[in-house]
Amino acid sequence: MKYRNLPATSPAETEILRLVWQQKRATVQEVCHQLPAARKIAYATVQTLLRRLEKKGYLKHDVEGKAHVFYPSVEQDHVIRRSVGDFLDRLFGGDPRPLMQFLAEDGRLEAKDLDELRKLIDNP
Amino acid sequence: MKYRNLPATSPAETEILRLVWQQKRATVQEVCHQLPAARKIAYATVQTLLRRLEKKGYLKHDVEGKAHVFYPSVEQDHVIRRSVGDFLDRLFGGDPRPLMQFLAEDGRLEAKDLDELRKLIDNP
DNA sequence: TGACATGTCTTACAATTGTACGATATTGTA
DNA sequence: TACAATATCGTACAATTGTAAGACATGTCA
Repeated sequence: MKYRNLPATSPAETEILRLVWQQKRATVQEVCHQLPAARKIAYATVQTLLRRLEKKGYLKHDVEGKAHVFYPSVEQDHVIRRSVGDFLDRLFGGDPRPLMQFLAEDGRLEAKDLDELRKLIDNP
Repeated sequence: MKYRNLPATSPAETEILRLVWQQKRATVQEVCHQLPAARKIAYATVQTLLRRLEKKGYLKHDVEGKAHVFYPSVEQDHVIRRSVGDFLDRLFGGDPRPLMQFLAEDGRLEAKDLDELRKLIDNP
């Protein structure tokens, strides 16, 4: 896939897009339910975000009954690659090492995660 | 340090802030010079970004001759922690593992970087 | 078949962001 | 001391973002 000219997703959009990935396909309702309780945000707002994501080319939707069911039209991996790349550029001038280091030292990762990671690294 | 109420930095601001860190202290000029050649952006724009960063509380400045010399007023680590946390929340629902995995598999990291990382993981 | 519940669409709007011009101030130097 | 070079400041402005209310449509069930 080429995915030319995809405008970047805003933070709020990214947050919503992730929830659609998570559920493969989702209505506005379903996305709303998936939001963490702490995240107070109106139904209409989620709707707007989904619409904008579709306009930007990240989602499509089918009509089912009266609801719209949204689903990704761009590979998740592509979006991640781009987002991470962008983030890395801004915060670390593109160098992934400080980010790795930060994650490794931060304590956010459990011991077993580090084991997993070790395997990942050791593999070809 | 507490750093209460620090408004988040925008992407462009983050990019500039990083360059100030890199140089410890820097004038508008110096930041401009530090920008990658590909990044065309007017002196005045950099100035605005620095001004906004100061207003938000991330920078302070001394006056030296006629120039303002900007320097960080918030620990780099704090900013990184916050930015990474934010990014992780949006793109991965807060789970650092997929990001780690992405970085490890992505090929952006060289073999020797992975060695470093291994040491990092193995250490207490 | 009519009302209710549930959806979507249109529209809005303030805040933030990215970008930069032009006016004005400062300073070292001829 | 007047000029050229260099700075900053105030201001601007369009685009994007985050947020949502209200109008209108539609499927469902009594």
